[in-house]
Amino acid sequence: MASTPESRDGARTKEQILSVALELFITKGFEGTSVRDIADALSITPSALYYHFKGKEEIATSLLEQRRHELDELTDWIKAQPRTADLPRVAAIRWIDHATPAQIQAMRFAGSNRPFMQKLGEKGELLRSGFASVEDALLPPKSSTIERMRIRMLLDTLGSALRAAEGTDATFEEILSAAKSAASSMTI
Amino acid sequence: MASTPESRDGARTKEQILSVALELFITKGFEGTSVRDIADALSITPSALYYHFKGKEEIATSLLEQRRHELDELTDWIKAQPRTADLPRVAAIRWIDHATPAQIQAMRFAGSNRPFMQKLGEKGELLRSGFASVEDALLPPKSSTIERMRIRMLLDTLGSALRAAEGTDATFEEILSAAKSAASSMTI
DNA sequence: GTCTATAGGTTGATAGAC
DNA sequence: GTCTATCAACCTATAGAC
Repeated sequence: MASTPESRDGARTKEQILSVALELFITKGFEGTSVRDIADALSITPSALYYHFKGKEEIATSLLEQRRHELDELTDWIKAQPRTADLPRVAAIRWIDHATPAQIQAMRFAGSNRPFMQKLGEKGELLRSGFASVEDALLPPKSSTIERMRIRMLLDTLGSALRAAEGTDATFEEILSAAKSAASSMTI
Repeated sequence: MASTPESRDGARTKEQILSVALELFITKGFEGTSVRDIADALSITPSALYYHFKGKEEIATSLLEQRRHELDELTDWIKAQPRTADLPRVAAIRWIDHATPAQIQAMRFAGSNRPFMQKLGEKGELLRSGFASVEDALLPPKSSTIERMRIRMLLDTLGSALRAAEGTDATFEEILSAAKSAASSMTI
């Protein structure tokens, strides 16, 4: 309790803002969520948000940046492995096994905002398109479109399970389990 | 050529409007696409659109309505089958085998606009949430969350292949093939 | 760190002429 | 059917007081 900066009515820290914004971006979409929506949910005014973030887009990119190192870690791990035919599947399962609730929420965000994610991918090398570096690490130099698709589908198994769980009472564990089974069995 | 109503510069028929709107909704998202964007792409003014449609949302729902009967057909087919354990997979493969480019585009739309689709599902029994009726037809009366997820993931295999094909030069056939392989092998 | 006030732009949609 | 003209509502973002 000691170090929590604020405990009053409205939530205030950057983390609290990000948490509320993430929830709204998932349910209403990035474009469908106004800065006012976020501020209202926090019981503050929009202006207060601009003290913490340069703009609405920076809130979203911060959200993604938080998860960036987990993708980097996976990429590094992949690069350290001997390249076997089954490496993509093993990597996908590793990704699922290491998934945290925070990662799950970020994936929900990405899944709910495909046009926005693509726009980000186009204009920023900094962030790249999320899984792009993982994908590249898994792809042999000269790979076919089919091979790329296979890898993407394997990596997206968790995303599929997430979509399948929408509106149900599926637990975190059930989602991971469903994703893992799918990744384990999937062939192209 | 004879019966095409208009061949001048701007596109005009309802179908042409829907086609242009669909493309924009896929790439920029429903909320990220303004009525002006659509009108501009057609070289007409926004007002002209309101002669054909009551509003922006009706353009989107018309798009989905066009594909409604294909889902109804699948639902009917499922109901006419003996209920075997593998029926969900067989239905998913049938769905993939019968997919047309128009259906693919509609699926892209749905995949790019999850928050919008969910909003529609909440407020309209008329249209229901797309695959909901198919899903219900496949589900035994008392089914577990896991069973529901399995069915959704099977039905969403085509959607997964579509996402995996984004930005690649994958052909229509390659996408269907990838989806089919995944549906054929997937277990939960 | 949050507020009030407000700027400047865009949005979805309508009225009415042609 | 499409246009011009226009609207009220909403948007993101800023300036400056507290």
